Amino acid sequence: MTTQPTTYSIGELAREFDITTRSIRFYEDQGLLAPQRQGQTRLYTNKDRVRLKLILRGKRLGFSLAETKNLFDLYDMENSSERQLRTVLALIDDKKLSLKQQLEDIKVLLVELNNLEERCRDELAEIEASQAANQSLPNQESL
Amino acid sequence: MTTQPTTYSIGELAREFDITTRSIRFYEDQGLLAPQRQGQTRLYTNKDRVRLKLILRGKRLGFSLAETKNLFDLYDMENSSERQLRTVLALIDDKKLSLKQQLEDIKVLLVELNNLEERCRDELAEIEASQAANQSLPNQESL
DNA sequence: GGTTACCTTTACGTTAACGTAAACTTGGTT
DNA sequence: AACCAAGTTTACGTTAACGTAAAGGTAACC
Repeated sequence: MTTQPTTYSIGELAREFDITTRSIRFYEDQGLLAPQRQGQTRLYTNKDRVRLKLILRGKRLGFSLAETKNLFDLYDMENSSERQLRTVLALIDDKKLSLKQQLEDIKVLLVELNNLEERCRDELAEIEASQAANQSLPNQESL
Repeated sequence: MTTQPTTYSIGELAREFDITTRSIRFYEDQGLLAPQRQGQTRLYTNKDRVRLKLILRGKRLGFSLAETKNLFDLYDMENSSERQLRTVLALIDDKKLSLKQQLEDIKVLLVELNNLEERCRDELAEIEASQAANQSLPNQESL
């Protein structure tokens, strides 16, 4: 059982996720990451790596960094008063609603893309059919 | 059967979709809309309205305006050579892949949010339980 | 000891998607 | 005639999310 490395350099993470080191430092700047330091150099743990993965997932879903940070903060919250808990629950409900909307949007778009694809395939088939016809009826004013 | 209006003003659409007229004009500027004119004034048909709706759906999904325009161009394409059709099919496949990724992302996030919600509810229940306990055991060094 | 490969901070530049303000026209209303 | 609401163009401002360049530190390798 090969143990996975416990720490990563910024370059390793950048390569793994195909982003620039600049981006990773920027995420830190915005409070989304907080790696330890080895002197000056940043050292990323597995936890940091997971966070980065989550940031990128957020981006794929059209989240702003601020939104993702919000979700992180929700998740990290331990010290929670009743009032805080209630706001968190409300926020969660909001997110869930908009995510369900996104689910619907995506399903609809997928259907539409499938239709479009079919139309394209039909057109292609027509073109190829007419080409085949041209081959069986050769030299008919072709240049 | 009340017929829906055949044309809309820019203000009507802005109100309906809760965006600014500035945005609508900007979308036109970027080639996503092309309303007719009544003199200077823009006149939007039902088709235009649908387009606007699609633009907003795209935004919800994290699409850039350029991407949405791309999809529009795909859809509008009539005069299609074989080569064009093949590129379109490739693009469609790309989109479908990333949409399926988004679907997965969203499902996972929804599960995580549900977990978080449950944790919150549990904490809330604890708090309320302890409050109830405090009420049945009154004045115990409360200010 | 010089080069190479990464790492660092600082800071100015860039693109997308509008916001905002100015200055003007047009159609209806009092 | 005066006025208001809604439309128009033109143009500069703004924010997010990085890109890019400058100037420098450190560790390994030839």
